Amino acid sequence: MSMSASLRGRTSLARQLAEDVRSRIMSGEFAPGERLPSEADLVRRYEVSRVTVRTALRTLEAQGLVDVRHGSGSFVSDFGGGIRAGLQELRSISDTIREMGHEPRMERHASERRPATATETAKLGIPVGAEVLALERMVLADEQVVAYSFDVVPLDGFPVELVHQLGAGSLFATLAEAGIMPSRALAEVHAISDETIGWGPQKPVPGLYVLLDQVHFSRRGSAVAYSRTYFVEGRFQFVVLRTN
Amino acid sequence: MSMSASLRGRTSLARQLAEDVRSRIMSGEFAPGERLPSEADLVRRYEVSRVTVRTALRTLEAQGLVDVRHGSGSFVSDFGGGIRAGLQELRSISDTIREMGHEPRMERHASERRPATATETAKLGIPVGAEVLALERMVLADEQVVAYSFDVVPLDGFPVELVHQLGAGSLFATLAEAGIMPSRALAEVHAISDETIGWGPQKPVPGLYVLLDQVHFSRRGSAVAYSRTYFVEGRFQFVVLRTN
DNA sequence: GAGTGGTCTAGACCACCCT
DNA sequence: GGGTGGTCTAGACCACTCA
Repeated sequence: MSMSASLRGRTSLARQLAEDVRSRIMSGEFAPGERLPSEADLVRRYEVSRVTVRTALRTLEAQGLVDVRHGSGSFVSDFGGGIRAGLQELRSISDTIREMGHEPRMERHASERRPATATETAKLGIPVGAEVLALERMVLADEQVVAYSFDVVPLDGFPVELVHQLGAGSLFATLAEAGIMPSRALAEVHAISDETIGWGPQKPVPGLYVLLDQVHFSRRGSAVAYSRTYFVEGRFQFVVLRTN
Repeated sequence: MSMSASLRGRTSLARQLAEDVRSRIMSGEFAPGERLPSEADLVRRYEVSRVTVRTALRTLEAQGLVDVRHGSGSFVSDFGGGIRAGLQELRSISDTIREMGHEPRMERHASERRPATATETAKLGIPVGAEVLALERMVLADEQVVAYSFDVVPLDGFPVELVHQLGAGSLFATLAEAGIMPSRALAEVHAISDETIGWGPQKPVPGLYVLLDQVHFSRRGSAVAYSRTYFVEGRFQFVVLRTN
């Protein structure tokens, strides 16, 4: 397909196409409300099959970026310039922030090796007392706090030389390096009001958060991490396409 | 395809297949943890293409019923069976409550015909000043408040004889009767702390809610309702399967 | 009626898991 | 190596929207 070489790799054509269209939307090449090229056009332009085009459009639709209308075309959704993430799409927070045109940064606040708690053994399906690495991190976009994250990674079988790197940057990136890329996560969504969560000069007042309480699984079905991420209400926009 | 005639109709083959497999899972024909027939098997059994089979499997996976593993097969999820309100699954609140084994009840608090506000015209894509029916309702499960819902339905083209019925029971049911069954909704998820939301003797203190701010669309892509539903934190469990 | 998205097919090749 | 899912193609027909 005729897009920049940097996009090539082992990511699927559909994903590459979605990324490309998304970046064009972000850059303003396709403005909100505007109609995107038809599926047939996209087939010709990118030299892919229509199935691939449709897969990409469905991804963008699930992210709330485009609105596909039968018989009319696909239109760029009008959304507030905030960070908009499709809830059902699993990706690193860093990547999501970067894709929305902001600069992500992770700041590690605490890091501790300790036995897993009862909750953690249950969520992760590991033996009682198994060793885990517990992290407390702050997530920033353009130096503004967008979330506080509390992550727990089982250390059994985890490469020793990579342990210190956990939480230094993107957790996903380190997990991927260790060969256990999360491919699925089961998340619970909660509203939390708690002044004791968070830290730093930008600590939000009042402490109102959308909590994603989630267990990450590898492709083989084993739990690789348990995360509680508190997203500062209003700074991160979660959208879900619900269908029946 | 070779399934019961009652399933035939205007629903897609993929949906019929998904429904069929789901009912077999529910009936216990396929037990949790068990492997489903391979995609190739399903292609032969149901006499459909592999794309159709895969579409159906992806639907079941998104509902958390099936776990598809590359190279191994598709397995019936064993974390299922419990109480789960899949966020990406669009259904009426009443049905969801009933499926969770509780008795739903809707109590209409207010109902007003009025011109749409600026926000509503934008969300619903209707002309400025178009008439809408605005509802304020309380959602109960076993007589306990689980949510407060603020719904707006455009009245242009809506059957006059059904207007009074809107909000009396399930909104979905009335919309379906009017021939405009919501098939998709784009929802934003927020955490809200607001003491002024809600009413009645059970009004929660403090007022902490998970807000689903959503626009419902018909199959044809026209907006049929705009809802802001405030779910009392802790009483309704939202789960999302996230994949990449 | 022309153009758009919605669905479906048959076939191909690749990546992964297991034994 | 054999079976399984992951991705992709080219082509077909249908349903819907809009001028």
